[in-house]
Amino acid sequence: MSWNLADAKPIWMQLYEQLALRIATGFYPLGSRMPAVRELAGEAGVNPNTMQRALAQLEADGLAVSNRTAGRLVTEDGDALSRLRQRLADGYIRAYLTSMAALGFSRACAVKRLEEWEEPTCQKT
Amino acid sequence: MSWNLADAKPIWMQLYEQLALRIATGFYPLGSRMPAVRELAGEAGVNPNTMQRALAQLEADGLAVSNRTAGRLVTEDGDALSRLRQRLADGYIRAYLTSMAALGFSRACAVKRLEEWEEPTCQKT
Amino acid sequence: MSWNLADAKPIWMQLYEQLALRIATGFYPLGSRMPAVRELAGEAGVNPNTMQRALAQLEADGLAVSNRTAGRLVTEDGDALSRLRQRLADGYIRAYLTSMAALGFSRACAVKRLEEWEEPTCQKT
Amino acid sequence: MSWNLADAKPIWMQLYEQLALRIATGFYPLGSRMPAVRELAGEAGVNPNTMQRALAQLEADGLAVSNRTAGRLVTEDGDALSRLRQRLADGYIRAYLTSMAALGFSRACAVKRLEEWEEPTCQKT
DNA sequence: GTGGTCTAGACCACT
DNA sequence: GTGGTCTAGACCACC
Repeated sequence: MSWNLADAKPIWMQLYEQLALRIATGFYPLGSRMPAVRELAGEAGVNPNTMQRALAQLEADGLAVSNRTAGRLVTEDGDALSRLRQRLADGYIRAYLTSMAALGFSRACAVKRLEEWEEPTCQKT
Repeated sequence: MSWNLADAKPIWMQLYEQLALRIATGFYPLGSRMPAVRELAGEAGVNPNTMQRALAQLEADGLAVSNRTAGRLVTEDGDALSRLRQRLADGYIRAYLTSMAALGFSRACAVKRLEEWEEPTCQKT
Repeated sequence: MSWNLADAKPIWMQLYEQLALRIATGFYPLGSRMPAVRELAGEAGVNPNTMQRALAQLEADGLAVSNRTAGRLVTEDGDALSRLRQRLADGYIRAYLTSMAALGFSRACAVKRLEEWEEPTCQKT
Repeated sequence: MSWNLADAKPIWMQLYEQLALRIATGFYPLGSRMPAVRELAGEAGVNPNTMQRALAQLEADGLAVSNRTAGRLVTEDGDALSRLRQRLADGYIRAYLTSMAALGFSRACAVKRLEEWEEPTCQKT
């Protein structure tokens, strides 16, 4: 067993995930114009090059296209969006099952606890 | 919407979570003797004071007790263990539901996808 | 008709093509260790970051894999090599046909001239 | 093996090739009047002197003649045109064979692949 | 102002 | 010494 301290994920990859999430959730709607690189970088407090690295990955995955001079647009490909959402959901599911398995819960048990789980009411901390 | 870049969680808290997980999973069995502070700190590559802070939190939660002479022992209280496992499982469940909700999946849908999910077979890269 | 003066291809892409060609021709054999980033950059007379950009693309295309600390290896995947050679050959074929078409030669004529072409013997300039 | 980065071809030579191609393809018909130097230079975005150098080479090759009074005319010599087309075609053929040879394809194989090549249909990106 | 590229130089983890 | 990341700052082409 090892000590997973820091995330160790490169910043550009974290930015990429955030951007992908924003597309997946419709915060940046399909076909809409994304903010300028320098603006995004300013918001996130990182160097423009780092943000550009994230956006390049976004483009490599077909989630955005850049018009050299007219800014960058979110893809209009609905299938790409579907695949993205599928990918993210899969990741969440695996993370949940893995964490529960580490606690010794079988998959069936993990499902059962999820079904029976009730939003705690006014619970502190 | 904000940019959650690095976790920014204090290191001692991350260490505390790791230690709690080790107890919850039985890596450190109930009533067993835990490694010395300096040893743990050495493993994790952190300052002994930082590890001490994590262990103090562990004691505050009733998950460990320190005998000045006999080192530090994992609690023998089975209920505390149960509560810990419950707390962790709850956290995982909430994280899962929150993430799926952000993607627009209702709770019922989140449960359904979890049930129907199949481990991908022979996936490359 | 426009003036295609400079190639305008980014340097990193030209480097990528050169590296791919070296792999395709066996100059860097399958599974062999590639020179260090800084060494390649020095040879090519470019900034190490630029060479790294090219190598990252090489890796994204599955033509090389990097062992974080132990250097970078050419892929051992023979299929990837085949696909690369196919891609390059296709490019050459298209370039040839396009050029000949610009001169008014039909495809059949382009093939015919290629078949009948004889290496000039001792021709000057 | 060396790094052929930028073409490094002098600009005037690139301009010369473009002009020759325009004559070879009939874009500037035999015997027709060519645009003025300044106009051509303006189109290409280069210094008139540079364009002049290209045109001088064109004249040296007998592809154009300049009348002090009547501007510059494309040659009326059909043979010169034939030779030009032959030279260009030869260059394309050699380039193709050389490239294929570098990939390890024999000349016979290069011809065969060209014959069997099919325009990819409905290719995306 | 936009995206993109390139350089120079630093830092990190790993071995 | 290795690959990788990050920053800071500059330049270019396009509109």
